[in-house]
Amino acid sequence: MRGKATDALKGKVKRATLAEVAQAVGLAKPTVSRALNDYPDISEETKRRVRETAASMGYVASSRARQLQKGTTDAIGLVISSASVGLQSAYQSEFTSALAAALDGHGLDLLLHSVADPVSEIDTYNRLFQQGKVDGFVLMRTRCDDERIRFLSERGVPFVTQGRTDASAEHAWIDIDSERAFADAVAFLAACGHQRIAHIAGDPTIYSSTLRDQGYRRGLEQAGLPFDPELVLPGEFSAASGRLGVKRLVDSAAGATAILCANDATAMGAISQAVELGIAVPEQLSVMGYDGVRMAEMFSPPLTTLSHSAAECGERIASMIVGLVGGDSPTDHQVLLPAQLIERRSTGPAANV
Amino acid sequence: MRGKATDALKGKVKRATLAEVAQAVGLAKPTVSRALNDYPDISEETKRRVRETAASMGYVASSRARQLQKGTTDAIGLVISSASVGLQSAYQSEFTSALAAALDGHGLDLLLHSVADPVSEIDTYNRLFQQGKVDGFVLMRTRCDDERIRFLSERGVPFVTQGRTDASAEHAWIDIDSERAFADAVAFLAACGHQRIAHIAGDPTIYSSTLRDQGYRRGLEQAGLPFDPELVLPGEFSAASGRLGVKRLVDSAAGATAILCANDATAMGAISQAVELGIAVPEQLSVMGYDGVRMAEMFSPPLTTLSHSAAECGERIASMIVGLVGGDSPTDHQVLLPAQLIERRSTGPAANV
DNA sequence: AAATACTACGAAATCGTTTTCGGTTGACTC
DNA sequence: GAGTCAACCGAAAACGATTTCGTAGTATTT
Repeated sequence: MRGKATDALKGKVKRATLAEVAQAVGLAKPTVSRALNDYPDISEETKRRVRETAASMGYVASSRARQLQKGTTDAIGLVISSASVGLQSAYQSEFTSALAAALDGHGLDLLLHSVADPVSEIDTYNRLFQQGKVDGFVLMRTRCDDERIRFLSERGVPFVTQGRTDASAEHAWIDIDSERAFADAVAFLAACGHQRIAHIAGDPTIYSSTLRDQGYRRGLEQAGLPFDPELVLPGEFSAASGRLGVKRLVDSAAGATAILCANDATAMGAISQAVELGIAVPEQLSVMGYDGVRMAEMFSPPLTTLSHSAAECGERIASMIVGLVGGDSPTDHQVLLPAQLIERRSTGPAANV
Repeated sequence: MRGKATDALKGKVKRATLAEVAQAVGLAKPTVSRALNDYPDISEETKRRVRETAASMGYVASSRARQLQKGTTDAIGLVISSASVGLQSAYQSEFTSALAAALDGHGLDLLLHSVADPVSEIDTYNRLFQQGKVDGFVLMRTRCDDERIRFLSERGVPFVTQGRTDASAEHAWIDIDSERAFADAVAFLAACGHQRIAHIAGDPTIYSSTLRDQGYRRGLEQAGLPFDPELVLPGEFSAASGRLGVKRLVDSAAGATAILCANDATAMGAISQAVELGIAVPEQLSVMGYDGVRMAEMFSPPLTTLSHSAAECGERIASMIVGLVGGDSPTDHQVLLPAQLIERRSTGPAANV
C-alpha cells in the first residue's frame, strides 16, 4: 500500500524484472530469458508458462540492460544541423518520416540529433557512436568532399548516405540518378520548344548539385542547345534562391523561357517571384522542379517536377543499414534509383518571344 | 597487430573502457569515474591526470552502461504515425527540428519512432517507456479525447503535449492561443470590409480545431457578423482540403469574400484552387492561413497568416520535459503562447460584389 | 595527546539482461 | 545394463558504468 502510494507520488511505476518473473514461474533467469527469446532448447510447455506469467506481470525486458549485454542499440542516428536547413526542406522531412517508418519495420528506432555548431558535427557523430547510442548512421545531403564520410569510414562505423560522393566506391549509398533526370528534363523542355532554358542550381557544396548541373549541361548538349553561363544561377535549394534567381534572370534579360530548378522549393520560390513580377507561368515562363514533394501538387500552378519516392528511399536505406550493421560490406549496398518526370501545369510550350 | 587487423576486418574499433583507463592511470574505477564526473572529493591533480589519460586513450563513457546504472536514458520520444500525416505537415517538421535542437541544448536526444498501425500506438508508447528507451514523451496533435494522455498520465510517465485538451488541467502542455488568434483574424478581415468570411476547418478530432473554430465564431460575433453554417467547410489540415473547400464554396455560391483557413497548408491549397478557377487572390478573394510556416512567405501570393514560433515552442517544451523528468508536477508546466498576425499579400479589401 | 573531522581514494555491490558452460534427466542404443 | 545422445534447464560470469560504504592518512580540535 505504502509502496504504491510512494510510487504514485514519485510518478514511478515499478517495473517487473527478469529475476522476478523467474522467481514467480519457478525457473532460473537464463531459462526465462531464453524462453522469452524463443530459443530452441526450451520446451514449448515451459515457453508457454513463462510467456504467460511474464505477460501477467506486465514484464517488458529492459532495453538498457539488453543493450549493455548485447553491445547493440537498435537505433540509427540521423544528425541534422539546425544552423542550416535542418528538416525545413520538404523533401528532407518526407524522407525522415519515411525512414523512421521503414526502420520501425526492422525493429529500429531513429535517433534524431540536432547540432547547432557545424564545427562540432564530426564530434557529434563520434560521440553518438562511441557512447553506444546508435548502431549506425544515415547521412543526408552528402557534400562534395564529405568529412563525415571519411571519418565514419575510417572507423568502420556502419552508415549509408542518401546521395553519392566522389569517393562513392567506398561506402554504402543510395541515390537518385539526378544527372539523368536533369538531362531528361532539359529534353522535355526542349521538346516543348524552349531554346533558352535557365538553371537555378542547388547548394554547390552538396555533391548532388554538381550532378544536377551536369545533367542540365548534358541535356542541353543532346538537344543541340548552346550552354550559356548567363542562364545558370546560383542557389541553395531554398525558395529564396528561386525568387532571387528569377529576379536576376529578368534583370539580365537573358531571355529565358524556361527554368529548371534544383528542387521543388526553388521552383516554388521562382514561380511566386515570377508571378509577382507579372510573368505568367507557364504562359510566359515554364518552371520545373525536382523531388516531387507533396506540396508540389498543390502549388499554383501544380508543379511539373522530377519525382522520386521518399518512401522507397527510406525503405531501402533501412534494409541497407540493417545489412551493414549485420556485417555486410559497404560496397555491397550501392543503389541508383531513377526519377520520374511528372508533367503538371507549371510548364508549357515556349512563348513566342 | 593481429588484433588490429581483425578489428579492421570486422569494422569494429575497440573502445576503451573505464577499467582500462583506471588501469592505465593507476587508480581504481570509482576514482576515475568520479574524476571524470567532476566529483568534489577527488583532488584537482588527480582529476587532471585522469582527464588527460582518458583523452589520450580516446575514452568515451558507454552510454549503455551508464543508462543501466542510472536508470535514465537522456532521450525523449516522439512518435509519429506514418499512416496519417507523419512529418509531412510543414509546421510539424519545423517543430520537430526545433525540438531536436532545443533538446540537444539540454543534453537530450530525440527518439523518433514511427508507428504504422494507429491501433498499436498506445502500445508503442508503453513499450518505449517500459523498455527504458526514453525518459519521457512529447505529443503532437493532441486529440479531443486523447487516449495517449490518459494512458501516460495514469502511469506517471513524464510527457508534455503540444496543444491542450479538455483534461488540460492534469498534464503539462504548451499551446498557442489559437482561439484568440482566429478571433483576431476575423476582426482583421472584417476591418478589411469582409462580411462573408468562410472558414475551412482542421481535422475535427484534433482539439485545436475546435478552438480555432470557436475563435472564428467569437470573432464573427464580436464583429457583429452573422454565423452562417454554409461558410464553414470541413477539412483536415491539408492542402487538399483547402482546394476542396474552395470548390465547394464556389459551388454553393455562398458569396464568401474571404477564407480563414485552419492552417497554412490549407490556405495554400485554397489559393491554388481559387487561382485555377480564375478567382484572383486577394482581389476577389482573401485567404488567410495559420502557423506561419517558412513556405508561407514564399508562396504566391505570400500568405497573410497567424504566426507562432516553432523554435520557441520547441525550446519551452525542452525545458518543460527536463523539469518533468526531474520530478516537477505536470500542472506546473502549462503555457499559452500568443500568435501574431502577419499581413502579407493573400488578403486585401473586400471586393465589391 | 587523544579525539574528531576531513580529504582522497578503493572494494564490492548494483543496474537487468544475455552468454557461456555445464549439469541433470530420461530415452535409446548394442 | 553401461554408454551415448538429446532435450532442458541452472550457476556464474559477462557487459561497463555508478553508488554505497568504508578506510587510510592528514589536519584540526580539545
